[in-house]
Amino acid sequence: MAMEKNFNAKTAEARLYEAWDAAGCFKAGANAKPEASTFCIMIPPPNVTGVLHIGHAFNNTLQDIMIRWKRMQGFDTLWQPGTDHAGIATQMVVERKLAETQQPSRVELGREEFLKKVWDWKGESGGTIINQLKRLGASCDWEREAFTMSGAPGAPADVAGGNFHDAVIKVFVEMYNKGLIYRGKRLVNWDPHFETAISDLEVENIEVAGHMWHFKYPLAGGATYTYIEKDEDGNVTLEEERDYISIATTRPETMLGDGAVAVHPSDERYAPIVGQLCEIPVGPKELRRLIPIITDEYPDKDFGSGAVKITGAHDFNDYQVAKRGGIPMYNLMDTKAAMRADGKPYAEEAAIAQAIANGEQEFDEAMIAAMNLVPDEYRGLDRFEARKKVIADISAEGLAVMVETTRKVKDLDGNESEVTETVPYVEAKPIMQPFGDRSKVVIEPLLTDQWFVETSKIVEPALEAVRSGKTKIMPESDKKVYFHWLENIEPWCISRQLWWGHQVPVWYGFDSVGAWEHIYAAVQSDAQLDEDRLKTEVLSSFATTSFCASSFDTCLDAAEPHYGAGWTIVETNSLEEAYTVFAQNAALGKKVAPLYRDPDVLDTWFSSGLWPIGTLGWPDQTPELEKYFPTSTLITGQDILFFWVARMMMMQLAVVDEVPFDTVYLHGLVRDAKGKKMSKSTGNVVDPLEIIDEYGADALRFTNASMASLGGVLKLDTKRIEGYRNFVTKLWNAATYGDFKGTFEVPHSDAIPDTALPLNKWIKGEIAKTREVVDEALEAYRFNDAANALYAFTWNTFCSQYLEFTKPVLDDGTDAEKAETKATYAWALDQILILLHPIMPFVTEEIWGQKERPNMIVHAEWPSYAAADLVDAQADADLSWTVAMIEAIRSARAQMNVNAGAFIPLVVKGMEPAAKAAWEQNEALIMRFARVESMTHVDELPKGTVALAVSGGTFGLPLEGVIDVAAEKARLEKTLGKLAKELGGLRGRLNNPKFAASAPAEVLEETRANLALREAEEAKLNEALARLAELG
RNA sequence: GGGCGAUUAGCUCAGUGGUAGAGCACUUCGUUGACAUCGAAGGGGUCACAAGUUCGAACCUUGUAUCGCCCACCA
Repeated sequence: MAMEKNFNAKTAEARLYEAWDAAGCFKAGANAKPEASTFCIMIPPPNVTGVLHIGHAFNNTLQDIMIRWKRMQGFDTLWQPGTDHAGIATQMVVERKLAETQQPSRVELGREEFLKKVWDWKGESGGTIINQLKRLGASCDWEREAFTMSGAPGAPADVAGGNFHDAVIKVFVEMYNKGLIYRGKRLVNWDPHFETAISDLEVENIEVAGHMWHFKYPLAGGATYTYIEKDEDGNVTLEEERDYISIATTRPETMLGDGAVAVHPSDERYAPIVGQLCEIPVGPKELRRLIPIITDEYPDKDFGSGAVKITGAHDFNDYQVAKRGGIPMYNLMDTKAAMRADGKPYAEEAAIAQAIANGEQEFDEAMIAAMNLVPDEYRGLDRFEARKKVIADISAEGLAVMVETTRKVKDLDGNESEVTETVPYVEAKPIMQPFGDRSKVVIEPLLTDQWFVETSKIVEPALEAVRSGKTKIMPESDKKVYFHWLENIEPWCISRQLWWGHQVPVWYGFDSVGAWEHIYAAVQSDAQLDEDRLKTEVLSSFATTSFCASSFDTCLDAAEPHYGAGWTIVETNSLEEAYTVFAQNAALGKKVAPLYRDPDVLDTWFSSGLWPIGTLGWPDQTPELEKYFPTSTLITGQDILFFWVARMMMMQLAVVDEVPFDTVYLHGLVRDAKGKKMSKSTGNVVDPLEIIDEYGADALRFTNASMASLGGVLKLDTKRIEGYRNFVTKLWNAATYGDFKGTFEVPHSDAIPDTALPLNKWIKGEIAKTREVVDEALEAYRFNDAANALYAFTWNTFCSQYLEFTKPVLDDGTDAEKAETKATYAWALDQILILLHPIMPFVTEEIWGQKERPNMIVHAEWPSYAAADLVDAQADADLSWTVAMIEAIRSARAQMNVNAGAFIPLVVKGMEPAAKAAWEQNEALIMRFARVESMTHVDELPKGTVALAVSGGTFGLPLEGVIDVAAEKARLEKTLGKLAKELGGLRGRLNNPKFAASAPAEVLEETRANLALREAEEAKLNEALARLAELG
């Protein structure tokens, strides 16, 4: 059966993938040799609702190359696939979908119903990206497909992937019990759009145009002081009486929550007023708060006025200062970052705050957190609206620092004049502003209760593993990045105020006895009980207690002894419900302890941090966990080094005391042809599926491999993909040639064919060399080296040379020669297919399948022959000489404009024995491919002979009559010029006594041999030039 | 502000002490029995700049310039 004229990627890819899948080719351990070592890769799980982008395509191509390579080598391989539930991203997508289809919103639906919608959407779209990975050719063990939310309560029964959920919860409980996870009120990055905390890493600091305002905080009671500014030499440059302290801020709206003004302890300008109180110049005049002027190391004397307002609840620096100085941190905003509208009226709250500032009242965290110091007229305003109002109010009152400016004005007649005005001092300056990486809204530091991993306690093993080389990070330079981050690691905020995710396994209850007795007593004594009042009192006055356990049932093991006999423990859904149940029962004298579960879910990266052990079945000691963990190689993007890689290192070491992988290979972002980031708004996004449709998956894969140099920038140019598509065609045509010549009729054999012809001996050696280069490259993760070596070998050596050279033999050789050559061609092509298969699985499998085979190429035996065994030095030298001869003749012909079809004579003087032997073996090749009609031995080269720079004799083409003397002279002189340059370098080196003394012997020898060769060449060319002169 | 990296042919990039490379683009020629998604032959580079180490530097060292990326609390 003759092969198709072209490889039809579209139809073949689907058919071949189906065949691999059906035959179970990708299953864990498929094609493993007995007693094989294992090789395991964990896929970086894509978002379950995501679609394949070019970065995935690149990343997964590299993984597939490694896996297919190792599988063919007979390793026991596992490529573990799966998807990530992607908390924020997925919740966002589903909420958007609800809005687009006019369905009830998330809040309207309630938690349980909303989660059903998310699971529905997961079911609908979850298979998309997996199918797209299959189109790329990814050879994952799909039966093991995992999902980070599998096994979660509410998961539909048909969600496969084991029980990742329980593993995550178990880790949380264990880490909690070890004191590695704690809950606390901390200042966190708050995303006002999603209304959740996010981690430091999910914040992008972006420079935006901002303003800095300067305001006066009047001193309490109209006090004054002498403000003195000095220059560097101590000369007084400004001296004035002031009744205020000047403050610079980029966030005026947070003034409402100021707890102090801080200056540097060594700042002499403010020394006279340290310890005094000053007034926050905003809010109802009669209720203005006074705050102390304190000292702290934080303020920079040379920046702004040197005085900083301290708003502990809305700024990370201020938070530290406030903590150090015991300054109250007043929370001003709600979860949407609008000014709070809850709590008592401003007058009441301000009075308490004033008492605190005066030192007349004790305060604690809970009390401060409950206070709302937003003046009534600001309540409910968005933070940016509030900012405008603060600025306007202060300016109106004349408490903005003023500055003189001049500007030009035109009167009605068009005459220009300058006017000098005094205006509020506002500096326009670029400021770094934090944005949520998903929501793109400005992050608000917010004081909230959150769960944290005490990373400082688990970071050390993760550092040590890389320091010691137990886990290797490539490229080297990323090691430093890893160290730097881990050495300065901050606590990891793992709670998210979302619904889609692993719910924190902690149950809260009222601390029983006191609260119960309080309510019981209140109900008994007061018939006119104010229920709201009682509730507030109970909720704020009685500490809650908490139990961390993997489920409500196991939670009881701790809760029952805690409450003691006589208490009935029940689960409720919320704090509200818990209170109602508690109070109603208390009123009746019943001791019921309601527990409710923490509503927060865990950061998605907390669960994906457990991906290596979780997908292998931990905590069960499954055979797969036993066999494949620790895994071999992680291939992923640099951008998730901190998010994921570092955390997997920490988590695996903390949970199972073992590194998750031997090697981490990190790569950059795939960019467009010009090096720009791909983005929808720029419109330069390349869709890998469109590429596959147009050029085939193999072309895309080969492009990916060839781009993957260690640490390189990845610029994807479709011209390049087109080039590799052409390569696929080239390979296909080499196969059709074989088919045409009958090499597909040679029965399949893994054995290296016996060869007598130099041609066939030579190609065996070339194949072996290539195999070594490819293996070495892949061993070192140098995918580009492997790809380039295969490309060059296939195109140049195999197609341009070997394939051409088989033609004379297959046309005119003896039967034995033909048989040997067919067998060798068949074998050599098989080797190319095998070596190319990890990079281009489809076309290689398709060609492989043109012949009866014991197995598919996906399970073919990866070769191990060495160049040392297969290279035949004699054949190698003969063929090199032959190729050089052909090229020299072709070059001379082209430049002398000899008719391409014409056969011409060749003459030689003083042919050396080695050349003679080579000629005899390969005469047919030279005659055919250089179009030579005869070779004549002569004593002198005739006039008008074009010289050939080939070793082993003085060769020439007698072209008298055809020759263009001037052109030939120019050609020779040009070559001589190049030669002279080289000779100069070589002689210079050899004449330098220090070179002889210092250079290694082999370099010395090589240089000498090279010089001799070049000198001989030069002599021949000079001779030729002389002959030309006679002619001219 | 700190860290990391890059600078090599017109373009995109390999090359990390021993004769400067590839693909694309370009020029000329070619309907040769695998292939025009091709073949043959070519042109094209002070390896950013400067100093140093070395017998020898694109490669090592130092500095400069330009461009990227990551991290960072200057109100």
